[in-house]
Order: sequence, then structure tokens, then C-alpha cells
Amino acid sequence: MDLSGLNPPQHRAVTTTEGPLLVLAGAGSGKTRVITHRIAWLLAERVPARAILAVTFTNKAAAEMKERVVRLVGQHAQALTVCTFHAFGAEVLREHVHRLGWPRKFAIADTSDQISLIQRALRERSIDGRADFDPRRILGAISRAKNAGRAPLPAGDTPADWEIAAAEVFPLYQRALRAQGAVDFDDLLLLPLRLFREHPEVLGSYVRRFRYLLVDEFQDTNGAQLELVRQLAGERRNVCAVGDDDQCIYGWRGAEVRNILRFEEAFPGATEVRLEQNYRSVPAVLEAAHGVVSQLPERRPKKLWSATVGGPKVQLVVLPGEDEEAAHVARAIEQRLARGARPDDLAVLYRTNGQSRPFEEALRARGIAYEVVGGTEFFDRREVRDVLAYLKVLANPADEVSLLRIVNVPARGIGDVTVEHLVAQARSRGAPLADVLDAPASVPGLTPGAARAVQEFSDLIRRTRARLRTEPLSGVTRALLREVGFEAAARASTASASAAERRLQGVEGILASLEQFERREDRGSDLRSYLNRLSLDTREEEDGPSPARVTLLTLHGAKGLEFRTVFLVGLEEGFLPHGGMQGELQNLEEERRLCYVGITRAREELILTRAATRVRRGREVPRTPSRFLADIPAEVLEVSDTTAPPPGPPTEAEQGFFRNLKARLQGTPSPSA
DNA sequence: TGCAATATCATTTTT
DNA sequence: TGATATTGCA
Repeated sequence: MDLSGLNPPQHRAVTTTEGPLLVLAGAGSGKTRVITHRIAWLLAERVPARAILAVTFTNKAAAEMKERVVRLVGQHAQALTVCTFHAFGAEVLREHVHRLGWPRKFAIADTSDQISLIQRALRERSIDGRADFDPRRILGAISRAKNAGRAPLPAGDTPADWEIAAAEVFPLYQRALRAQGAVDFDDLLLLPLRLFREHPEVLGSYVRRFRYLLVDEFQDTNGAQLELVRQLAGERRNVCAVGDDDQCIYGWRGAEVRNILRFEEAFPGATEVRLEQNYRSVPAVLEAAHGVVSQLPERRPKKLWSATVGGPKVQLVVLPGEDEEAAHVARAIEQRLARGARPDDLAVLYRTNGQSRPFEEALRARGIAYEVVGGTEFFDRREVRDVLAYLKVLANPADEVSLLRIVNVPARGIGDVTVEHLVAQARSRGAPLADVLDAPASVPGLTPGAARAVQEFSDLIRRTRARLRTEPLSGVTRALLREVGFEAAARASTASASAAERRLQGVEGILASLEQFERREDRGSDLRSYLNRLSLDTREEEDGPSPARVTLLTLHGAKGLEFRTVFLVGLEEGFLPHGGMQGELQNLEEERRLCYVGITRAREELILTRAATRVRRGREVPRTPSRFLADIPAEVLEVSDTTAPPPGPPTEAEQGFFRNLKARLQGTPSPSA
């Protein structure tokens, strides 16, 4: 194993294989190199690949890590286990969840399922409809509580009403999940922990198998994940955690920066290695990054340093509005491509997915190929969710949420009243809703027409399930959608033909991904594993190498990536830091770290942009520059303000404006109000 | 029951 | 602004 390319701390991080090890890896400090070399080193030390478990944060990172190791040491690295915490949990549950009373073929509830369940629970308690009982907020509270290992409790002396509501809804939510034979994302971590507690022999089998553990992005682990690592490490404690407290950006999901500080608590006597030499960015970028991040209290003191000198300054471009901002970025990208830059060297980074649209339009207008990474909007489209609901019902008759979603989609004469009757009947009989649908004649209150429609619907589902046993998935799905007149209904429901086309494209996307899945899974491609895969990994699968494209992605999505040129856009209060009135300090710190992550993605060129005004909710509103801009040292920053007044004597109006401003600054009441 | 007009209302990040 | 919820009407 050749380690000659590593610096001394990197070398130590690679070769310290026994016992707990914490690697504090600053941005661009060669973290990925260390991880891949460490795995290669273990393999060279005759550790079998199947005894190594590496946990990453995203599926993409997992796939990349494995590929790099394979490239380094060859095909036998394929036997490594590299996955996300959630995927690992799902795998454990697939084998053992029946011991906890779930069906072997459990389903994973996605966010929209979760929301529906909570809405239903609210309705059941007759506390739905209140604006502050936002299901998403309640879901957040439930999720945080679950990860902290407790039920959501009303906090403090005067808990808000919605907190009480969350506590009340929680048991109903849990019961409903279980009744559907489903688990949520949090359960993918929590149920394995429970399993290990109640069945130590199961834990033992994993501890025996995985002799070396590696956790990437450790700063973003939450309590449950840390506990999982601790359990799996066993007595051996061969745990290598790699992370950077400055890059903790998932606090809202229960990640605890403190986990990094608590590593020593969890694993007393741990070795610590710091990687502080930066190999990625030019000095100006590093200075800017340091300016932003050094304002954080309570960080592990460290300063990245670089051996390189020179390079361009960081640019800040101020534009009048959001269209100009997008046009400017698109033009700058075009120039760089014309000068021979590779498209995949360029990236546009923003805080929220919603910000991507103007950039997409500007790039498309110039015929520049781009790729939007992440973004859930595809799965948020109604038609897509409808099709998925069909698939879920086919896979799992107990899935009431999906069943209720599609029972009258497209409209087939099963209206709200009929559905009420069916649900009431199911409840009073204590039977699954699907059973009631199978025998609608026995349901009181149904008109003959409604009963017939229900009968037809359940016959359809039954027939389709039968077909699935013998025919390929995608073909059956296509036939099903044709039979229910899905396409025609989608077309009819919208006024414009182009909107309908867009919707149907979403459906086509699902069918395409189904087909791809069938092609990939050589043996038995079953619907349930397709759905499970989909909920664990929403990124689109690619067929072989795709042409290089400019990347558009959120700051969260950019973590762990690097680009030669980075456009960090929308540097305005409200975007970065994000959020409105209540500027909670903790959130603010996380926003700052997010900004730091964005800056440090750039190798050579960092171009910051902001718009002076933006159209929000139909109104044009002035925007304030992000406070983080003030923390970038002036000597590394080059500002060009396209909204600045052209040079020349100030006009009468401007003179008046400045007189007013001056008066206000001096505390004198201004004459005009 | 189903459609269309009208009211309301939000605005993160992801496994 | 645009999407979704609700209401009213055929």
C-alpha cells in the first residue's frame, strides 16, 4: 500500500486502525483521500472486505466512496458495506423486524405519508384545521422527539397549543404506522436499536461481522446514530469517525455538533487527528471562509492553511433583480465554457431549492446543459404521487393512506360520502379498509351505484395484483393507468395542454425509473423493493456515463463536493441566513456554517451574487445584503455593483435623499416622513 | 357527485 | 406568485 502521497496527520489517520479514532478534517483537507486510503490499508492488512462497514450521509457519497476504493484496490472491494445509516437500518430490519412484530415485508413511509397520517390523527381528535397545528411542524416535533428517544412532551411551563397537539397525536401516529405495516425514516434507526436491546444475539452477529467501522460526516449524526455506532462497535471499539464541526448543517434534523465533542465520552481514550492543511482552495477563498466561520463561538479552534499562493480574489456582484442575477451567472458560465472550462467544473449554489428556477431558465435560454441535483419537486407533483400511491396499494393492501388517495382518482363515482361510509364501516368492524372495499354490498348507506363503483375498483386492484405475479412491473403499471384513464383525466383536469404535458411527463418519469429498476435487478424485481429503494434514495438513476453538465444545487446538497468555479447566489438576508423574523441564535450559527460550506466548495473562483430587489409574493421588495458578506475581509473581495449610480454629479433627488439620510443618522427628525 | 370559482396562505435544508 | 382548501352550484 503506497502512502507516500500523504502528509503526516493523514498518514496517522490512515494507519491508526485499532481503537477509537476521531479525525477532525477541515474543508478540503483531503478527507476523501484519507477515508479511501484507510479502507485500502485495512484490506492490505488482510482485513476481509465484508468485515468493514462504512457509513456515509447520502447514497451518492456511498456510491462514490465504494467506487474510489474499487479503483484503488480492485474488484474485491465490492464486498465492502458502504451505505447510509438509514439504508443500513433498513437492511437490519429486513432481516429481523418480524421479531418486533412488524411484517417482514414492511413499507417505508415517506414524508407525504407521514403528513397524511398526522392530518388524519388530528382529524380523529377533532383538532384539525387550526393554522398553528401545521402537520409539518408537528411531524418535526415528533421526529426530533423520537430521535431523542422520548415521546413529544409539552415543553416548559407554558407549552404552546401545538406542542400539546403533537403530544396527543403522537400515539395515534405510531399506531397508524404500525397498522399499515410501515415504519418511518426515524424508525429505520430506532427499531434496530430496540432490536439490539431486546435481542442481543442479533446485535452480536453484527458486532462479530463488522470489525471495523467508519463514519463519514460525523458532525451530522444525531443521538440515535451515535448510539447505533456505539452498539455496533462492541468491545473492540474500532471506530473511525471523520468530521468537521464547522460543517454541521443538519441541526434541524437532530444532528448534534456536540457529538463530535462527545466522541471522547462515548469512546474514552480515543485518538484524535487533525487535518488542517487545505489542498483545495486558493488563498482568497480560504480567507473568506475563515472570516465567516471564525465568528462562531464554541468551535474547535483551527485554521486551515494552504501552501499555495496567488490566485484570483473572491468576487461579489450586485445586480438589480433576480432575472439579472440569473442572466449574469449564465453569461459568466457561457464565457468560461467558451474559454474551455469543463461544464462539471462549474456549479451554482443556493440556499433553497426554490431559487433554482431563474437560473434554469437563463441557462436553458443560452443552450447550456445543466443538472439540478436534489429537489423534491418531482415527487411533489400530484400525478407522480398518485401513481406511487397506486403502486403502494398494489404492494401493500394495508396501506390506507395510499388507498384513500387513489380510491377516487381518477374520479370513478366514489365520492367523499361513500368513502365516509366505507371508513366508518371498517372502524366499527375493526377490519382493514381494504376488506370492506372487497364487499361493498354489505356496507349500510351506500347507494347501489356507489357500491358498484367500489366493487369495480377492488376488482381492478385484485386483477392487477394477480397480473403482477406473472408479468413485468412496468407493463402492468402502464396497462393499469390506461385502464383507469389516468392520462385522459390528467389532461382534462388542466386548462392548458402544456401543463397537462408537464404533469404526464412526471408519470412517464416514474414509469421510466420502474423500467430502469427492472433492468438493473437481474433477478426478481419486486414492487416492494422498488418502493423501498425509492424512499431511501430519491436521486435519479443514470444509465451509464452522462455528458458533463453545469450543476445546480442547494448548499446542503453541495456538502462534500468541490468545483473549480462556484457561483454562490442570493447572498441576502432572508436567504442566507434564511428565515424571517425570529432569528434564533442557534439557527443563525447553522446558517453561518452553511455559508462556510458553500464558500469552501470553490477551488479557484468564487463568485458571490446578490440582487438589490426581488419579486416576492407578487411584490417587488428591496433586499438587504447578507450579514455574512461583512465578515469577508475586504482585501480578498472585489465588489462590482451594477446598481450603483453612474459616476457624475448627484441629481437633485439624490442630494435630497442623502440630506435625509444624514439627518436620520444624526438622530434629527427628518422633514419628510 | 363533480366541477368551477373563490378564498387563503405560505415561504428551508433531507434520509 | 402560485398552489391548495373551501365553498357554492349544477
